[in-house]
This record gives sequence, structure tokens and C-alpha cells, in this order.
Amino acid sequence: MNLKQLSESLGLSQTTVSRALNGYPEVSEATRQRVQDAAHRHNYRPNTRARSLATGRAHMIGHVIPISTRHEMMNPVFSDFIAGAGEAYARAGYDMTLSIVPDDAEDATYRSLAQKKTVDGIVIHGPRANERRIRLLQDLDLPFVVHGRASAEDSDYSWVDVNNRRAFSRATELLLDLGHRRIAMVNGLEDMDFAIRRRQGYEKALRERGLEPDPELGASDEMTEHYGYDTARLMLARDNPPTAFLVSSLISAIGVRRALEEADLKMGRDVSVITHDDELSYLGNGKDVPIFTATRSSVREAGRIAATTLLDLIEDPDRTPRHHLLEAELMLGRSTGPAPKES
Amino acid sequence: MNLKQLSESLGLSQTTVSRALNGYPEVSEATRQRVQDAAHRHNYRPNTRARSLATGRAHMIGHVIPISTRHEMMNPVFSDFIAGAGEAYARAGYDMTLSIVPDDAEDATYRSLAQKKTVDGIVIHGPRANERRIRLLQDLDLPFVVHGRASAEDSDYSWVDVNNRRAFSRATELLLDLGHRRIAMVNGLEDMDFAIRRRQGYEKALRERGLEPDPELGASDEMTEHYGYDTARLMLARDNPPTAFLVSSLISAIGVRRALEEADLKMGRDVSVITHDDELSYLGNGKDVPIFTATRSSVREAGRIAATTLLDLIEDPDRTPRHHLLEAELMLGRSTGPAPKES
DNA sequence: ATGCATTTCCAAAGCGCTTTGACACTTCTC
DNA sequence: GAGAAGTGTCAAAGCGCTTTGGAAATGCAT
Repeated sequence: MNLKQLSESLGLSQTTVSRALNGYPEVSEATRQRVQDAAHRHNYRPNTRARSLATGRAHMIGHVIPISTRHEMMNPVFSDFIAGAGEAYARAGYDMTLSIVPDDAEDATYRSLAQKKTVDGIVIHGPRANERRIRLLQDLDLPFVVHGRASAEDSDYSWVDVNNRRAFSRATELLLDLGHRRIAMVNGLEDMDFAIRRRQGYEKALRERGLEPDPELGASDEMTEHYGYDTARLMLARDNPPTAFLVSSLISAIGVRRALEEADLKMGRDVSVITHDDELSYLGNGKDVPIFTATRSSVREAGRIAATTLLDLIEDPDRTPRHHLLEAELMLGRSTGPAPKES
Repeated sequence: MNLKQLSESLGLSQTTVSRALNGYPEVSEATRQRVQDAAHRHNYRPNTRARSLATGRAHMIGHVIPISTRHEMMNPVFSDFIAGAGEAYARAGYDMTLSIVPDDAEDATYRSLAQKKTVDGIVIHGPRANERRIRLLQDLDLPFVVHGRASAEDSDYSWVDVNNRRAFSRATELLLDLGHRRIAMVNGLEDMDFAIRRRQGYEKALRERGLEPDPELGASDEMTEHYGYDTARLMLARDNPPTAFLVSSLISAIGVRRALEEADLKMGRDVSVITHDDELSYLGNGKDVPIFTATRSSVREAGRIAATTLLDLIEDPDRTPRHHLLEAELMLGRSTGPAPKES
């Protein structure tokens, strides 16, 4: 059933039917009712392709997820972000498309998204410190919001981000207060912007206490379970091992815990661990008392915010860019305790 | 730059330009070259909305992900599935849209997807045993592929699934061979089809050795880390506790391990654990030797297969439904060992 | 030259919707 | 009772592309 058929069946013109359905005032309440009833009865829904051709609006948001060509890694955080964003879109009558893009072939994807006019706006995931996509999208004149930020980019653009620097400096301070001096940093890939900020927070906190970060205690890679395990194992085997680990992801923290257990070290007593927790729906950091002491910030909430920000931007393109800096909560769990006495 | 402008700039008709670009034979090689060069130079890409209005094909696949209203859970498996499917779509020039749908408001979503003509086909995720969506889509006459199966559905439809029954009966047999008699089943939600099949495999293997499944040793819930932990803790605290756990997800298995460690039980010696491993990119079950003995099947590969199956189906709608039953590998890891002697 | 394929190109219709501009018909105002 | 103002409706254009049904131009054999 399309508009034409519907209007014929009602003995009205397409115009009137269209207006009645789209809430224009030029149509009497009586006909509007009649039209809506009929539409409902025939289960009529306008063809999106035709509608967006006519209106110029696709009612569609694109999410572009770079997939690391080196590791073929899907960002685990992404699914919960999407869930949050999806809610917002659904409420506003928008759809969402996903482009999974090998991180070497990006330009083409963005250009094509812009020119094919499939989407009204896009969300950039996983910005690197030196991020070309932002400039590109500005040139293409397509509204966008970044989940994260790009340190090297000095133009103004909309983003939603966690205060990574603050979160990690606070976490480091907590460990320092507990007497830890050898604190390892098990970070994400350090060409990612979030990882750089976390490291900055960590180093700042150390330096403020007169400590110089030890390169031996730094690691950086894709945040898998196995990476956490390997790194912790390696570091613990060296002389003068760390007494605390600061970990960038709950998944890697689980790997760290595995290494500790294998080395017969008790987490929270022999070695302390703090992790960042994105509150992924399936992971969960304990129920009442957190397993890990953690800097916590809901990535799902970030998704919701990013989506509504973008929708606003599309609504009114002249709007100045919006920024949302989410503060992570520091949750005390069982994985932290005073540094063991020197033996 | 649109088709009209491009054709004017070339002094050709829109028809010729369109044909030249879409590889129709009615155009000379010389003009085709000329057109392609110009298109490339001007960075021309056809407007998808217009194109699909004209052709009737959206070049878009919809993925519908039910989100449990009870638990607000995002299926962790989904992101890797999507990654696999995405590859296939990209190769074929298709895009993908995501609908995240509360599991109570499904009918409407499917109806609307079908009628708004936004997609050419859809992938159904997370089928339940008694799945109405399949019948619905058949009625709507929209090509689809199911990731998983629906036991209660007797019509023929295309699906891609792991042989869950076989995987779990083999795993159970292994545990039985190792001398275990009290084997717990930490299953997913048992209104999900995959969970039912896994339980069937488990029970079948037990019965074939003359054992009756003990309801005390069965659990069923959303497969979070915490669920694994809670369940294992509870079961281990009872008298006559299980000596082995069969777990439906690596994430929950990590929870089980946590419970074991807390109870000072050594996994693989005191208590054995087998889990199903979907080979999620960020999780990884160890590198050389698997941490957990596991039934393993790549969900990413399943995504690839589902996508190509669906694309074939769209290409030729008369094709009979295709079925892909993937066999899970049984990987021996360190989490299994002979049942401890009765004390 | 003529006739007939073959090649190369085009004008125009159509996809299903929104939206403009106009028309007919009431109702109100002085 | 004429004109203004308001109400309810419509025909038709247009969004940017594909595709149908020809037409013009070319090549080739007669």
C-alpha cells in the first residue's frame, strides 16, 4: 500500500493524505482522523527512500567503526555505546547504519558516505591523537560527533568524552596514597587518543609526587585479556616488580588478575589493581562491592549523549559545537590495599 | 555534483552517463572511459536514495538485535558477528543498518522495516525456541537469515548455527570420561534456542551413561561474569558439590574461575571447567594452550557466512533456504582434569 | 545509391513521496 | 452584499536516479 493507493481508497488527493499524516495544520481534524484510521488499518508506512529523496533528509545516522587491520579487533566497548545511541535514535525516529572500516581505507568511506547521501550525520569512534577524519568531515560539511577527542586537532567540533586524564590521575593518586611507588600502567594502544590522555594523567600524578615514570612499567597494546595477562606476568617476573597495576580496561584487568593468581599473589593484599570500567552490560564489576577498584563511566550513557547531541546538530546546523566531558567515578573495590612493606 | 550536472559537463545525456558508469554494453569504450574519468575527477557518486528509489533495491541489510528488557543486556557476541558480516557486505557494496529493539515491541519493528523499504533483507539475532519473527518475516516476504535456529518452527528457512547439541554432548562426554559424575550446567537463558540445544546435548550425554541430570546442578540466566561467579559459589557451597562445570560463555566461565579461586580450589585439578568459546576478538582463550578447555566456534565466521547467504538469497529470491551447521572444535586446555577421588 | 543491421546516443517516463501555488468554498466584517 | 480572511482540498512539479522505447548515425553488403 502506497500513498497513491491510500489516497484513492479515501477519495482524497495525495497532498491531503500526506499532510494529514505529517501533522500539517491545513487539514481538518475530521479528515485527519479519517486518514489516520485508514493508514493504520492498511498498515501504511511511507517508503523511506522516496520520502528522503523528497525531503533531503535520510533520517539515518552513520557510525563508523575503524577495525584495526593489525589485530582485526572489534572494540568491545562499541556494542554498549551503540545500545545507548540506538535508544536515542529510536525515540527520534532515526535509523542507524554501521560501517566497519579497515583503518587504512577511511577517507574513501567518509567521502562516499557524504556524497551518496545515505546519512544525515555520523559518529566517529575511536579517534586517534592525530585524527584526520575530523578535518575531512568538516570539509565534507556533514554533521558529526566524536566519541572521544583528538588532541592534535585544534578546530572546534562536537564530542562526548570521559575525563580520562583526571580519572587516571586520581587513580594514580589513590595508589600513591596507599604507599605504592612502583605502579605499572597497562594502557591501550597509544596512538589512540584516550590512551594518551590516560598516560598523561598517570604521569602527572607521579610527577606531582616527585616520581619519574619508569618506562619499564609502561605497556601499550590492544586491550585484550591476554595482553593483561602477558604484561603482568612479564613485569612481575622482573626484579623490582610493580606493587600496583593501573589497567585501561576491565578485560585486561581480568588478565592481570589471572597472572597474579598464577604467581600466587593475592590481589588487594600483595598487589593492587585499578582498572577503568566502561560498565559493559555483560561484564559487570561485581554486584555490591566491586571486584576491582575502578574509575567508572558508562559508555552506554555516552552513546545516548552522543546521539542526542548529533540529532540536535542536525536539527540546527548552525549550532555551535557541543562538548560533554563525563567525569568517571572512582569506585573502591577489593583489589586495592596498602603497599606491602619492603622486605 | 549530480548526474545531471555531470552529463551536462560532458555534453552527454544522463542516460549515457548512467549506462557508462553502470557497465551497460550500449556505450562505446571510448565514451565510457571519458565518462569514468570525469566522474572520478569530480568525485561523483550517485545519490543512494534516488538510486534505490529508481531500482527498488536499497543495497542495505538490516540487523535486528533484541535487547532484553529485563536485563538491558547487549549480546556480547553480537559485535564480532557484525564484524564478520560487515566484511561481506562491504565487498558486495552493501550497507548495514542496526535496529536495537526491546523484545516486547518486535512485530512493529519488522513490519515497519518491511514496509518502509529501507532494507533488502534482514538478519535475525538471538532466536528463541518459540520464535514468531520467522513466520512474520515469511508473511512480509522479506528475505532473511537467522543466526541460530528456532526449534519450534517447522517451516523451512535459512539459518547459520553452531551444532550446539553436539558440542555440549561432546564436552559432557569428555567430563564423564574424566570420571566426573556431578557436572553442573551453567547455561544461558533457557528461552533462547541455543541454550535449549546445549542443555539437550548435556542431558543426552548424561543419560547415555545412565545418569539422570540433577536439577540442582542446572542454572540458567543472562551470561554475565557475575552470573558465573554467583552460580558457582552457590553450587560449591552445597553438600555434594559438582566436580565440573559446563559453561555457556567464556565470560561466565571467568566468573566461575573467580569463584573457584575464592574457594581456594584449583581449576583443572580440584574442579574442571569447560566453556563454549565464540572467539571474540577481545576475549581470547589463551594463546598457545587454551586457558579453558572449550568448544570453539568463531562467531565472526558465522557472521560472514550469514551475510553471504543472505546476499545470495536476495540475488535470487527463488533459491531454496540454505542451512549452515558449524561444528565446534573441542579444544583441550588446562581447566579440565580427572575427577578428584571421593574422599 | 539502397536496404538492413549495428552501434551510439537520447528524451521522457517512472520510482513514491513532499511541497508549492492555486482554487473553491465558508465565514466574517463593515 | 461586497470584500477580506480563513479553511479544506488539489494538480503538478520536483527530488536524482534508472530504464524503456526510439531515433540518429554508422558500417556493410548489395
